[in-house]
Amino acid sequence: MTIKEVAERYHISQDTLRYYERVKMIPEVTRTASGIRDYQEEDLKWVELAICMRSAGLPIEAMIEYVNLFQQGNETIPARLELLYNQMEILKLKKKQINETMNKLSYKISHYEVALKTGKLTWTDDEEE
Amino acid sequence: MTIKEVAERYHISQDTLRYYERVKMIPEVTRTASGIRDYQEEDLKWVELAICMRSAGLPIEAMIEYVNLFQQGNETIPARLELLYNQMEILKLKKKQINETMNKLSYKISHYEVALKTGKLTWTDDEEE
DNA sequence: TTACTACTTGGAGTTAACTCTAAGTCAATA
DNA sequence: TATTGACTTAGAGTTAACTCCAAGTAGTAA
Repeated sequence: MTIKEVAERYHISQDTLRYYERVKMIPEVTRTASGIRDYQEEDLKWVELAICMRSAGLPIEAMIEYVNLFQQGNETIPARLELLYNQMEILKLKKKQINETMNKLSYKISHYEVALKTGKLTWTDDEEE
Repeated sequence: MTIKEVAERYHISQDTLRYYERVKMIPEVTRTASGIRDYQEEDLKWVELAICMRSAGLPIEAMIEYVNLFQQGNETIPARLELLYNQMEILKLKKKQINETMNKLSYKISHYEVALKTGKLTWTDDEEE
């Protein structure tokens, strides 16, 4: 699979794909005899994981570390687990913060909706805007 | 309340507080006669909202637009509602992506945990790493 | 064989969100 | 009165994550 096809498939730019490889966020991609990238199933798995991590807002640095550990073999499994636990914690926190913000925005939305119907703003004393 | 106290209270730098004001992410903060910031309850509400939005990963630009609409008065309530709905949608999507990533990481974690116990990796054919 | 297109690399440029620096003001203490 | 420390501003610098560019090569169509 060419870089163009991969880029289209995952809605990501070719530049970004090359960038991910360059910074070692994914292992080196399989090449043709003349040095052109020819993504195999395994390469695609790494691309998917990278995109998945990034879409959740996890830093590239974490993914680089994970790939690095992976390439050192099975003795690094405990370290990889540790890394995965850490990222899970970060995601839990992110979710919590998103929920809090959603609650805050919902509150504002409901007040504005009432305001639109009644023509009056109805904030309580401790939450004027 | 001085900028120092506000910074300590919200675990945010004084520089960031000044920056938020400079880019108009919050309205101009109340000042003393000699021009020093003296945060009032209402100023703090805006700071809280700004921090809340940012902690959920929403762009500063959205907050700037919201403050801008607010300062134009009640006729902008429909526009503010629209903006809030948009940000809610963005947050829903973020949550979805986080959930997907958490599922993917959980899957890896469980496999690694089994591997640690049994000494063998147990990926199925379609998910080698 | 010439032209065209898609690929390659190294390196420079961009954007968002801070973060820091320098030079200056002001209130309070030694 | 001198100095200390917290504040002020404008503007420069930093970081993460891309994104673009220039110069070169490889494979295919006319």
